[in-house]
Amino acid sequence: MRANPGLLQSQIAKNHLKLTRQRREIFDVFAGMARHVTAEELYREASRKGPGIGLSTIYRTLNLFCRVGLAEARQFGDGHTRYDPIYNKHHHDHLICTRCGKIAEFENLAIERLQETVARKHRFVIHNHKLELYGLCAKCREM
Amino acid sequence: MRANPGLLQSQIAKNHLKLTRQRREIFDVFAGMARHVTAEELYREASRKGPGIGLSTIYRTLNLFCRVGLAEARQFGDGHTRYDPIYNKHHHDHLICTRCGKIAEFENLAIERLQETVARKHRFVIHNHKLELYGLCAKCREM
DNA sequence: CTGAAATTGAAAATCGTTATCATTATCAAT
DNA sequence: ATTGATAATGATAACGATTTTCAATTTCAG
Repeated sequence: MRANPGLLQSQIAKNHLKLTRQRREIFDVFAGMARHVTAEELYREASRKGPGIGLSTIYRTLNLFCRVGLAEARQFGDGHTRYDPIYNKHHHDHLICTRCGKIAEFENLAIERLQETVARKHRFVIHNHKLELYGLCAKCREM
Repeated sequence: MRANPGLLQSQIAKNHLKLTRQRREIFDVFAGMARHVTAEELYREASRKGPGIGLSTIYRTLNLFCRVGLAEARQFGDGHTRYDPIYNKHHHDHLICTRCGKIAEFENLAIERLQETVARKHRFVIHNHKLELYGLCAKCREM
């Protein structure tokens, strides 16, 4: 899962921002890591290679990615904001193991259609949604 | 929506806790307020009547309510934990207007059934879930 | 090339929430 | 009822994730 440098560049340009060494590096590391990373995790990973990037810049850049549509922020309730790349990727929801913290992804069109029905009934228009299922994964259930 | 004092009492006793003036008052205020309140909101409301209760006690008691099954904590992403009474009340999910903050509730059995199907496929057992639909309510859509 | 404007990093500030700890209240056993 | 062990309270300090500040640096349009 290599980063597509053109994508960052175009989103940066489109929003009249500047393309810096740090933004490029963060984008690369971000694209190369597992999903649902925290700012802290990304910071450590980025620090392992190269001269290091300030933690504030990690936070700023992750927020920027969200603003320009390259990432999404999520809160699973453990006090850490987690970031998810959304380019080249369908929307997806989450299954979270409350014991080991494992996160599985899924998408289910039938559920999404029913959500639309619910929204219509309440005269809402949905822009996005979050569905999180909390429980135990197969491995943790056996222990 | 008056509080049922017996419910608090039985949950407190069942868990070998003590029934204090503060817990009774917080329970009353909590039951009398709108849903999805923050600790701060409850604190202000509780302070308006009577001698006042420390903010730490509000937090502690709200967490206690969650532990003994009288309340549920939710995070809608605005940096505040919101608490919801769950006694005498079905599980429900939320529609949140991102403009005016209005929160509508719904429940949908068909969606819940599909969630179980998804979980089974991933060999998870669901203990609880969160479904939040973000968008615009009818009123905000017209503006 | 140049310089205005954006970005960075280190440190300090924020802010919701939790821990500390001396004091007070509760309740089971007498 | 009275005790006394134990739990709960409240004021304050601590915490931890995130944001802001601001001087120094970097980018990029002209």
